[in-house]
Amino acid sequence: MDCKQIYEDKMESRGIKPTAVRVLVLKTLMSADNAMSMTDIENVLPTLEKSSVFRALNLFLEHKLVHSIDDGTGALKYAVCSDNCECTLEKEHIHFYCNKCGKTFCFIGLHIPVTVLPKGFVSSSANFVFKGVCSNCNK
Amino acid sequence: MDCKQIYEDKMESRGIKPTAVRVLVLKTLMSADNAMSMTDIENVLPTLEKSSVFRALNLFLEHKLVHSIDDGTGALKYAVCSDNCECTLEKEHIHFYCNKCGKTFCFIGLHIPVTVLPKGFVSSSANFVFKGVCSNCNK
DNA sequence: CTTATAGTGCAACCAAGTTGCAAATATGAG
DNA sequence: CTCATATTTGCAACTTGGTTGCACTATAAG
Repeated sequence: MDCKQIYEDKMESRGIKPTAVRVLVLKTLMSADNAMSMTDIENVLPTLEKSSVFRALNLFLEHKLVHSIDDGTGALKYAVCSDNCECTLEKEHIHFYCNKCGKTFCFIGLHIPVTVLPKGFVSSSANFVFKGVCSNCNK
Repeated sequence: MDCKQIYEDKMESRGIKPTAVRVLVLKTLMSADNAMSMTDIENVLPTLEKSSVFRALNLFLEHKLVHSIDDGTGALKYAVCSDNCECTLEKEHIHFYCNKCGKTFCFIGLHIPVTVLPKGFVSSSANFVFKGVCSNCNK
């Protein structure tokens, strides 16, 4: 069964009104095993308008339901945050972009390492992505 | 004095023929204390064509005379590599993007930390950027 | 039911990056 | 030096990702 309740709950726990478009976008993101770009989502959901997906994703970002990863492909990718994640620097994780299949993965266990920055520099967020070949393409 | 010899030498040591355009682009990059985007360079050198700058930068990249940083602003930034750098993962460094002034800095002393990746994942390069406020904007 | 509010689709737009092509410049053999 | 060849450059056109204004639709409250 295709219980959309869980998507609605997830949104409501973040203070987002679950509309039809948003349920579809969230469902798509949650059913993927890797981060997706706006175009990826549009391809899975061709009935939706680019701008609607865009607005849904930005709303999700603001409410920290998803986080975005800049993997260097030119298109931002999006992945669902873990429950209760507040996207603080300590909670952020490292990502991995596969040069072969083009997929981007969240390494939720690998946090941004604590780093001593030069005097005067204060960081509040990070975008750390390794590039190489993923486990699937290495077979 | 404005000795272009050093730029030519730098290019030749990387096997690049030093043309007028290339000398200008390299000089601009080397005289900045932060990484520059294509648009930044065009603004400093308004006589040059966008595509010429583009091609010079790509040539520099291929020959590892410069490296590029994706700081999440939507425009790639470029910075000159240290001499003899071969841009291997071990030699790459962390970058810092200032949310206030928009500048991106190389932390050449801060290397990509050695990281144990999930089984099967093999990385060959990385793009690590911290975001926050730089020492200059923190005054 | 009526009205205010929020959400959506569409079209137009912008910025960054990229390409094809022709003019200009540099190179090199004779 | 001269001509043929190869390289570089400038220009214009185009692609893609992202973004916005606006009118239409759906929803929610009174």
